[in-house]
Amino acid sequence: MPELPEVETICFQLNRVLRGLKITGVVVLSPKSFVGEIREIREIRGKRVIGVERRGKMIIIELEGGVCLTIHLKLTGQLIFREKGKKVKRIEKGEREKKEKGRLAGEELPNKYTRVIISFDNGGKLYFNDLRKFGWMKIVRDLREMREMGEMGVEPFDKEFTVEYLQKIFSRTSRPVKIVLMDQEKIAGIGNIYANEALWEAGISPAKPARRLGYNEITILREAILRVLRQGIKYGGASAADEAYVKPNGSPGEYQEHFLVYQREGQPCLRCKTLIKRVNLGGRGTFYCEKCQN
DNA sequence: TGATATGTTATCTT
DNA sequence: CAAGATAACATATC
Repeated sequence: MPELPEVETICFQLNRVLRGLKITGVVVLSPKSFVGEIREIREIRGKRVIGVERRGKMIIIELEGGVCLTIHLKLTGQLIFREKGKKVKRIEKGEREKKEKGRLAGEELPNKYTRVIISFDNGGKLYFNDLRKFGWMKIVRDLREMREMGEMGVEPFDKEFTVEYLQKIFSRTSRPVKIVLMDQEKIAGIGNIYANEALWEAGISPAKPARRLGYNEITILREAILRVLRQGIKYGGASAADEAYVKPNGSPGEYQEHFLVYQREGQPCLRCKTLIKRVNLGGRGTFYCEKCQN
């Protein structure tokens, strides 16, 4: 489930390997994963990569002439870049396979979840893998025309992400604060992991109606959000249990080793030792400490 | 085998 | 009508 820190990590790595390369070919193995007509591929073939950027959880590969290849990984999407002729490490049965279970580090590509392959003029290939096919890739001539872009909320690292902004969006609803944090039309990029983490950090109950949060609580929550997102980026994102996320070089992130509450059900709270609870909020697994989150 | 998990969008309800 | 709730999507895992 790539969220802001995971997507940021992916963009950072893709920028290093793709910038300046020319697209030589695109192969769509799963039409569902490529939105639009296959013939639109000619709009990007032969174009060089200017850069790769992120908006919310969306990845934007900007090409010459202002054309963009936009990608949303949704739940199980991966973007893996392989240089030409790079030897593939075979996974031996046993330990290694167990350790990398569900991940693709060292695996041969394409595999059965590869949906689109993009080739570049240096012989490298970018593989878009997506087990559940919820993710998509599409060619966009003008980002402003993209509905998904227009509906996207404030970026947590932008200057508009102020206590006053949060106060404004919280005051209008009594939905649980966690649901509001994950609402992409309000704040872009926060998903289940970082919403859980930030609320624990801030000592606020995920179920608390948003409009009940006071100014001080909102200030603390805002700082907690920024802190956990920065931590996520610092550790290259979270490759939690049962998650597909890996970096473009195929290696997993490390933030899962620093989880404060996420997936810590039944384990002692890191602050007060009370056992962490798990409930279902808005259809999403929600982890919290009932003693120190109110 | 059937429930569960998961982000976003479509669709139904209030 | 709009906000909110819920179903749908795909498929591996338990």
